[in-house]
Amino acid sequence: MFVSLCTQFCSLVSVKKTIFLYGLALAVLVLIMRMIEYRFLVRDLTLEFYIGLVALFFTALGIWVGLRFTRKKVVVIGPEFHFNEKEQIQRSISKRELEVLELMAQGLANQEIADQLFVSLNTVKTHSSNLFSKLEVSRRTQAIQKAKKLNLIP
Amino acid sequence: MFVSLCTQFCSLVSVKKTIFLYGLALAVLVLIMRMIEYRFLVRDLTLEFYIGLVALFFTALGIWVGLRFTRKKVVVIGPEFHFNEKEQIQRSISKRELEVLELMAQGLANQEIADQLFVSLNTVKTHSSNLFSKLEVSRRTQAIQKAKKLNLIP
DNA sequence: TCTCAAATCACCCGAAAGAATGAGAGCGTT
DNA sequence: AACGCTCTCATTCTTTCGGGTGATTTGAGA
Repeated sequence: MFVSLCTQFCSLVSVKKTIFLYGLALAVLVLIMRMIEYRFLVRDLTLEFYIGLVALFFTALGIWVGLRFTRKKVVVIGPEFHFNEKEQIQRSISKRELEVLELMAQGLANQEIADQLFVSLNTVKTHSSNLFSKLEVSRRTQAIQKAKKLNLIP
Repeated sequence: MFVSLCTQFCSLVSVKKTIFLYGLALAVLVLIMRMIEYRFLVRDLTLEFYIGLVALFFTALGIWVGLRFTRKKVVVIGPEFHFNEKEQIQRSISKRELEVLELMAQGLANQEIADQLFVSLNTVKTHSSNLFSKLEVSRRTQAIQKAKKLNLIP
């Protein structure tokens, strides 16, 4: 909350132009009002109309100014990960192979992957070997990079 | 941009109360203006004053409404990374070793690290070896985990 | 000047990774 | 039942990688 207020304050400081334009708009509007007032001589009957008009205009202006100060706060968090199932099917990569791939991407050794999946070390080696040929790579690091490129892992 | 607009629209739909209050405030203000107007009979001389007052009030209202719609957009991104220099000094970890550590955390192999730092593979090995003893670990994966824990790398 | 830490590199060895091959169990489809 | 696919495991062999030790050069500081 405090940080938010500080940010708004900083924005306020750096937008002298906006304040100037705001005052200018106010003056111009008043001028226009006066001109209209003298031209049609309907001052008494439509005072509420004038006031409503001014209110509407300056509400819109206020909303615009308010949005302007906070627009920069809309922050985009990194791109979301969408699994590329098409690529998985095209390369006929099985579920188990994907599991091995994910653990491999976490920097785990084959033995650790084997322990985590409750299978033999040789099984992990077989999976990774098949994975390498399906991804057309030869080493695990290349496999990880290519898998990330193909949106198979985050 | 499109998403932003949609969000604002959704917010608009869900704030009927705000719109109602807005209209109410407008009516009340007009009423007050009229009362003041009839009480002091100074309509002609201070029209600009009235208009300015209305403008100011509704600008403030507009800013408030604008802020209200965007306040929810302030998103907090994950915890920021603050490098733990104290830990680095205590363990007497050199700059070069830190560089190796960062690249190691990116999953790069020793040869790739060597290529990136324009040094020999053996040099990288020496650095990483010293790093391991300073971090009291024996393998690179452990080193990465511990370094993250000690805020030496993001 | 001497000292020490940092950075660099070479050599050696064991562990891990990867390739190639074979094979058996389970499961769904034809 | 026969077939195909996945998952599983084993064995052998080669290559790569990781880690340790020792050594040299350089620059900053006591």
